[in-house]
Amino acid sequence: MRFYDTRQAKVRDFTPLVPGRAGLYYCGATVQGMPHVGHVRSAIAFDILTRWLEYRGLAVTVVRNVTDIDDKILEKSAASFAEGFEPGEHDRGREEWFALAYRFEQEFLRAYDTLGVKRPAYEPRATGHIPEMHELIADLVERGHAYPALDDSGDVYFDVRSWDGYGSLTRQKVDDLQDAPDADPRGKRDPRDFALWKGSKPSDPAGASWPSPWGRGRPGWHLECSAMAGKYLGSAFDIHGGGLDLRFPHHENELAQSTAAGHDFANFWMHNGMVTYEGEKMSKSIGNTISPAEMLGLAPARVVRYFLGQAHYRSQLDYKPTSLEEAAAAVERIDTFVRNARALTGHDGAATGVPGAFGAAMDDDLNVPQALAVLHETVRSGNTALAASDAGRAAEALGEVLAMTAVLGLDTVGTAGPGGDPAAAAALESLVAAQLEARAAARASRDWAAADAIRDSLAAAGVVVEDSADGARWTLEP
RNA sequence: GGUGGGGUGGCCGAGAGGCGAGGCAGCGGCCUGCAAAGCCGUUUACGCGGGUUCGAAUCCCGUCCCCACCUCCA
Repeated sequence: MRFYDTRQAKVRDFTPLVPGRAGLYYCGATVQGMPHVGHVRSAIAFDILTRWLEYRGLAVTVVRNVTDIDDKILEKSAASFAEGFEPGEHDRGREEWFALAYRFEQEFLRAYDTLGVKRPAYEPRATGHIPEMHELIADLVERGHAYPALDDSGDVYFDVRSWDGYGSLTRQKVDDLQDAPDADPRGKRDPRDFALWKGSKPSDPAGASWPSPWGRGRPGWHLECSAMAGKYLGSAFDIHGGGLDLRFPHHENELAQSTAAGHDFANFWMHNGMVTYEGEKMSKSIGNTISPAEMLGLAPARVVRYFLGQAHYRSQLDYKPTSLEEAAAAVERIDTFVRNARALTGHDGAATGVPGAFGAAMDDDLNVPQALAVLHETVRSGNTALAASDAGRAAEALGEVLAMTAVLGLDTVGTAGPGGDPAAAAALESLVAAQLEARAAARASRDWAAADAIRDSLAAAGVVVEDSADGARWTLEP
């Protein structure tokens, strides 16, 4: 397998640090609001990576953080207590910061689950790892790479100029960075120094601070990932992932902290591309956003999953109003084959193995678009076998298709089915079967009007009938 | 100003020196009682200008344009 490593800016061979195992850490969300498609795209990209590593026989430990404390969470909570606050669809009045964070954390989990993102081995929360952060800060102070703020804010900063490797992830020099006009020195030695620990302010809620050797306060954003990745995956681990926009400063800072504290940290850095809306980055200020919930209102979960996973993970993924319809057509083509192959072969089939070309595409930096081409080619040849009533070849293609859809995560994602009630499903099955028998009889006596009337009445009820050489098939209209 | 990634047929989207990936849409055909599904076909697509080469979307030079990050961001 070869993956693109942001740090070395090239595709290189992936060799697990420990044979047979892989540790993957990828950045989850700051749970300060509802998930948006970007979060979900990222999760799907790393879910596909996980599934592929597992398919190749590795035992993968996935850790995805939950940032449950930060400025915005505190601000939103504070605002909810303010005079004249108006609750919205996703905003509640008088909501404590921890309640707000937890509520949105669950919304994220729901979105991930709906779209078939496998749950990580663990999802550590920042607030649960304060002692680990303190240890890391103490190491950095001791090694001369961190210092308490020169004013009495209680902040502790990472000393960017003390670490030669600073900027190595994104190949930038400290002096070339654009000056942030709003940079508030706040007792920093250099404006680029970033907070490892933030001294608590009088305005902060009492519960939002913890004691530390440097005074009461709360974690800086970047520190948690270093602390938690280290705790669960070790001083050195295989892959660190996240969105492209996290490269700088977030991941650059993580890398600096961890390596300056003496850890090897991630062997590979992988970043997924942004989601755009008709060419522009989705952003709340422009108003060109579409939420996962909205997408799920427009198409079944597997169609949304297909859309968000179909492009190469490093490419920008552009959403436009027709995107989901196109994805739906492609998914329908795959599903129709699976359905028809099951009908002809008389059994559900089981995932066998992926075709060699599919594996080669995935091994090459997860080339999903090319892998999808193999999937569709397999579907086509399977359809040809179906048309020839060649059950053997159809079963073979079915096994491959199921293996490929499992890797892409399309296997477990919900489809619109007859519903959860088995008794109702059985009743429907038998009613439709009776209608199809009557129609078959009408067709046998060449009474096309009667046959079409039955088909029309079923269609009106949402039951789509298709004739084939092996008899009529029916499905519920999605 | 710095760093990284791009410009491919009506649309999406791979490829990276030599048989036009794949999907979607359209058109034509086959199959079908009709339909649906499916199958087959659909004849210079590679931002622009030069160059290297027997041969370039792929390499080189120049040029134009787009996006992301440098501030919280998946």
